Amino acid sequence: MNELLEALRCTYVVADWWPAESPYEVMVGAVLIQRTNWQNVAPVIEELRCRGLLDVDRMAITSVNELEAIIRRVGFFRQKAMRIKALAEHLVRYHCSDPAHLLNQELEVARNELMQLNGIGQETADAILLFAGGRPRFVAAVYVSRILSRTGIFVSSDYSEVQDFVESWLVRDRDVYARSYALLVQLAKDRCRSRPRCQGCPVRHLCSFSS
DNA sequence: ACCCAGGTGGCCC
DNA sequence: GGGCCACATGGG
Repeated sequence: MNELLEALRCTYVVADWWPAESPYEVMVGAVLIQRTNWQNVAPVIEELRCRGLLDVDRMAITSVNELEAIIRRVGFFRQKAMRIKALAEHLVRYHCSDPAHLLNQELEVARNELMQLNGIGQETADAILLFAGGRPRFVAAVYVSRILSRTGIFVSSDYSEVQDFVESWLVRDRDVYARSYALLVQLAKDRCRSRPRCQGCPVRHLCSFSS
């Protein structure tokens, strides 16, 4: 595992994995990105920004219909419109419209609260905690478990198990978590998409990708 | 005409 | 408690 991370560190420089100007922007993006790609999400985020909707109070009083129209191109727009609105309403109601007020609570408390919200499961909750809150929670995305299982480093399809495993190998630090996550996902994407790169794969000797 | 993309929730057995 | 399925759009 250390060998894998070491090799990755030497190969990739992942700057700005989650580009955003505010924690709230990360939270909204975390819901919008589900089952889609950043290419679809980025312009939608910009549109929300132009309309002044990357603001908790504004978002909370915007109609679902209007939100649906704006975010349509991210897919799942009806659910996601409801969800980002409900998220905003929750922040207004219980956290003085301040994401930090939610995110800075004790880690498990904040995580459980996030997961109570519709559309926020384990992975999204952890992504929000890490990238919006700067809290030490490793995001055990499918890409990560895929890399670990295909390298034979750790085989499990259970989210918490994979998360615990990776966290046990890393210094409990938000930047370490964020960086390692970005590196692993980047590797997974490279390998899935452009086969030729496999020859120059930094962890070639660790990998046995046959598919 | 497929398949994938930085998931979640609900229903079924 | 694991295994499907809907959710919807854009790009290869």
